[in-house]
Amino acid sequence: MIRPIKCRDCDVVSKTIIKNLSDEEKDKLDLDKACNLYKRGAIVYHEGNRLSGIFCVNSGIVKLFKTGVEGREQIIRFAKEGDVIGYRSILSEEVACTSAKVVEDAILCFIPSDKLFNLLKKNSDFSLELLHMACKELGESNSFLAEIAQKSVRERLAEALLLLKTNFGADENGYLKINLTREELANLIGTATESVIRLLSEFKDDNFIEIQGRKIKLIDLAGLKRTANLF
Amino acid sequence: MIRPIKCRDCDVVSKTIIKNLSDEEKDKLDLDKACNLYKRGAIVYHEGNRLSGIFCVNSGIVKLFKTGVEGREQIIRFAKEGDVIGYRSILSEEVACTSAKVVEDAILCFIPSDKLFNLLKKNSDFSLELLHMACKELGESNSFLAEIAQKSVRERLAEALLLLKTNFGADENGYLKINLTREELANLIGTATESVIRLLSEFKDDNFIEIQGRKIKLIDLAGLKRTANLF
DNA sequence: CGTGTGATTGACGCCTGTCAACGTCTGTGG
DNA sequence: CCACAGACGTTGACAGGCGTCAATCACACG
Repeated sequence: MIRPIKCRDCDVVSKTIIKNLSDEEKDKLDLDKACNLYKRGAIVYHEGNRLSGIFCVNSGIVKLFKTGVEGREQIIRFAKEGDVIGYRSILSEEVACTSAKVVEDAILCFIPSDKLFNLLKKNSDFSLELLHMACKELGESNSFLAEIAQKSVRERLAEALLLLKTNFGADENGYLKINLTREELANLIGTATESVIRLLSEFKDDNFIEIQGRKIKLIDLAGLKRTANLF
Repeated sequence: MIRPIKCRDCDVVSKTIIKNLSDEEKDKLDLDKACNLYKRGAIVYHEGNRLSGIFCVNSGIVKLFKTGVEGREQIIRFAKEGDVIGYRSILSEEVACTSAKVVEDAILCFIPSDKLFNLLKKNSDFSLELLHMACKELGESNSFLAEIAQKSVRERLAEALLLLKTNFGADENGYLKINLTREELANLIGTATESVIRLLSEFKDDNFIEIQGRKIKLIDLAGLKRTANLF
C-alpha cells in the first residue's frame, strides 16, 4: 500500500470513468479503494481468476493477454494511466478472460465490485460512461481481429508500431515511450519472435525506423503507413 | 413493416435485454419501435454509417462483418433471435464498425437511440444488463482474436464448426441449422475459400463430418475437438 | 565469472494463399 | 422448354511467407 490517492485530487481522473462521479461519491470511494504500486513483471491477476473488483490505472503500463496452447501469450491490449482493467470480468460475471501483467511500474487503484455496483445503480451517467468505454473497447477488439485475420505479419508489425506511437507517444528523441521485448511485440501481432526481429531489420534497412536496443524510433511514418496498408 | 410485435408478448424477449423492462416500459417501447422483415442478402446497415438506433433480432440470422483491404469480408459474429445489433456503435457514439447483412430471413425490431437512452437513464437494471451483454461480447471477441492469431486454419475450422453447432444447433438429421457458403466459412475463420473446401474434404475423409451440399453434419465431436486443440 | 534472458542469424520446409480451369446448380428470359 | 448467365463449389499447380529448430552473440546480474 502506498500513500493513498484521493480521487478528487487525482490528476488522471479527468481521463477516467471516475470523472462522472460527484465530489461526495469520490470521497466515499476513497474510503473503499486501495492503491498499490506494482513493479514490472508483477501479475495483477491471472486468466481464470474470479476478480473481486476493478483496477484503475493511475500510472504505468499493464499488458492484458490470453495464454494459448503451448503457453504462447496473445496480447489483447495495453492499459495505461486513466484506463480501467478487470471490469469486463466483473460486469459479465465471468472469470477473467485475460491475465494482467505489469510492463512498466504501475500504480493501480482497486475498487471492490460491490462499491462499483452501488455506483452503477445510483449514477446513470456513470453507467453510461462505462457502457461507452466497454463499447469502444469492443470496437477496437473487432478491428484488431480483422487486422490479424487478414493482414500479413509485415503489415501488422508496421501498423502496431504506428499504434504504439499513437497510444504511448515518443520521448524527446523520438523513441517510442513504451519498451517491449521482441517477444512481446510478436505476441501482440500474433507471430514468432524471429519474424519480428527480421522485419524490424528490414524496416531499418528501408529507413522506416531506427533501433537502439529495445528502443524504437519511427522516422518514416508515411512509409510505415503504406507498408501497413493504411489510408 | 410487418404486423407489429408487442414486447410484452414477444416469445424471444425472455432471452433479450428487454426482459428487464417493466410491462409499462415495454408497452411504451411498442409505440416507438418498428419491426421489419429483412430477406436473405438484405443489408441492415453499412460499416461507417451513423446509426439512429439498435435492432433487436426477433428471428433469423444476421452476420456482422468488417470489410478489409481488397474488399475481403471478415465476419465478426452472427446474431440470432434474442440478440441485439448496432448497440456498440450507438453507445460508443461512433460510426458502425461493421456491416450487418441478413444470412437467413429475419425480423428485426428497431429501437430509436433516444428511446434507448431514456431507458438507460431511468432503469439501472437495464443498464446493467446491457453492460453485461457488452462485456460478454467483449470476452468472446478477445477469445476469437487469440484463436485466429495463434491457431492454424485447420484448428480454426474445426473449432468454428463446433461453435456453429453450439450456437445454432442441428436439425432432426443432425445437420447444422445455419447454412453458410464456403466463402462465408472462410471469412469467418480468416482464410481462403479454397482452403476451407480442402479442409472440409479432409474432415469428411477423417469421418469427422458429413457433407450434403451446403449442409454439414458433425459426426465425431471428439475428433473435431482434438483437431481444434480444445479440452 | 558463470548463469540466464533476450536478440540475432541461418537453414529448412510446410502451411496456406493465389491463380486458373472446370464442374454444378439455379433462376431468368427468350 | 432450352440456352445462358452468374454464383458457388472443386481441384490442381505453384510459390512464398512465415514458423520452427538450432547455434551464436550480447548484456545484465548475483
